Amino acid sequence: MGRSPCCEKNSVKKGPWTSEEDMKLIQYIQEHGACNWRSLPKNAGLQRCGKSCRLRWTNYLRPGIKRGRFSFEEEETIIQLHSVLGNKWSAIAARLPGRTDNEIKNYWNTHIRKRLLRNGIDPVTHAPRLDLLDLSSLLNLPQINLSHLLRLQTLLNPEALRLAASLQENPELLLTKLQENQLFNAQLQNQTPVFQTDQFQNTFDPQTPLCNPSTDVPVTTSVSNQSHLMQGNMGQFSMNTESLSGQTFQNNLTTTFESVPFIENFCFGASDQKQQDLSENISFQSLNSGSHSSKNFSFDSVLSTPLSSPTPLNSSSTYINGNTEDERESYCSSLLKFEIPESLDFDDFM
DNA sequence: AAACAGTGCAACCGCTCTGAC
DNA sequence: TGTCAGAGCGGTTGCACTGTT
Repeated sequence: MGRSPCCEKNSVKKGPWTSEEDMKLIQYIQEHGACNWRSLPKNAGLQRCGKSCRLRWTNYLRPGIKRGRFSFEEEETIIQLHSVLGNKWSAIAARLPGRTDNEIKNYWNTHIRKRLLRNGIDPVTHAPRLDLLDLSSLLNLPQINLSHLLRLQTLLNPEALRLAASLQENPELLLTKLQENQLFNAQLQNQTPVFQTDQFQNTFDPQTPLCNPSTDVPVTTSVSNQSHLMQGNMGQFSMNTESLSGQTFQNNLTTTFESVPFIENFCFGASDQKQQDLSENISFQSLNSGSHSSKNFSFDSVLSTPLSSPTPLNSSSTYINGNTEDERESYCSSLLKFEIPESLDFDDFM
């Protein structure tokens, strides 16, 4: 014996609620309270399903419901709580006064989820995902658009941006330089294999996307390796922060990709010790990094989630409190913002 | 200006879980 | 222990709005 339906399907009205229906529901609940949803529609004179009445009340008519855009604080809270609670929308909503689980769920699916994906962060695990990072859009730019770069620079290593620009303008020259750099590095490290010209062309063809988001299959070997590095248990890794003149393109991309975990940490807050560690390691991204330096640190500490070390909500509230979509999109990584000189010359480093 | 595609959001559906009886 | 109502969730739909062609 199954459960009796909550209402007569053929006698209930569906679709958007009218103001008249809203008034009837509000008036009834104010007089009798929000109880016995099954009998409420009939008693209130509504041709609605009890469940529909309950949802309408809890999601839109209930006093204290906050409408309008989500603030940055709310958005950050949602991301933090989601990293801990998962899709427990009601639990998340309980910590966001005036917001409903349905509203948060919709906002997550339509805004936050897409934004995390664009920033190369898995919305399920909140871990950086190289295969989600849309680097192909950068390398496929028909021409270098500075405003585009200024937006992307919050996420990417400026040195890689300059490389991408040069790759667009003069792939042949870049190839030559990279081969020179490869030889230079091989001499320095006495262990780096020299790659073949055709191999490199295949790998960094500006018309070839670095990763295929639809299949999660990285196109290039080097990116694939980094993808494995970025996902899961990464353990120790070495970061080579040589200046551009003595650095292979692959190393530069490595530096770029490995900067992504910092975003996660800044997004979700970091302990004082982690912040210190980060501040030590973030200097490698300086545009003027001219010295040869190498740092080792653990990805585990960088990627640890609030699960094991709860951090106060809104702990990283130093983002710019703007209102535009672009500002929202970049706020996570705004702490990684680097200045691009107005007189930036992409040919400088060549 | 019109057609079309993309996007955001309110609302719904079907199902599961939980607690009261 | 079984039934029922409420609550919660993931997924989906339909419509209005906006941007693009």
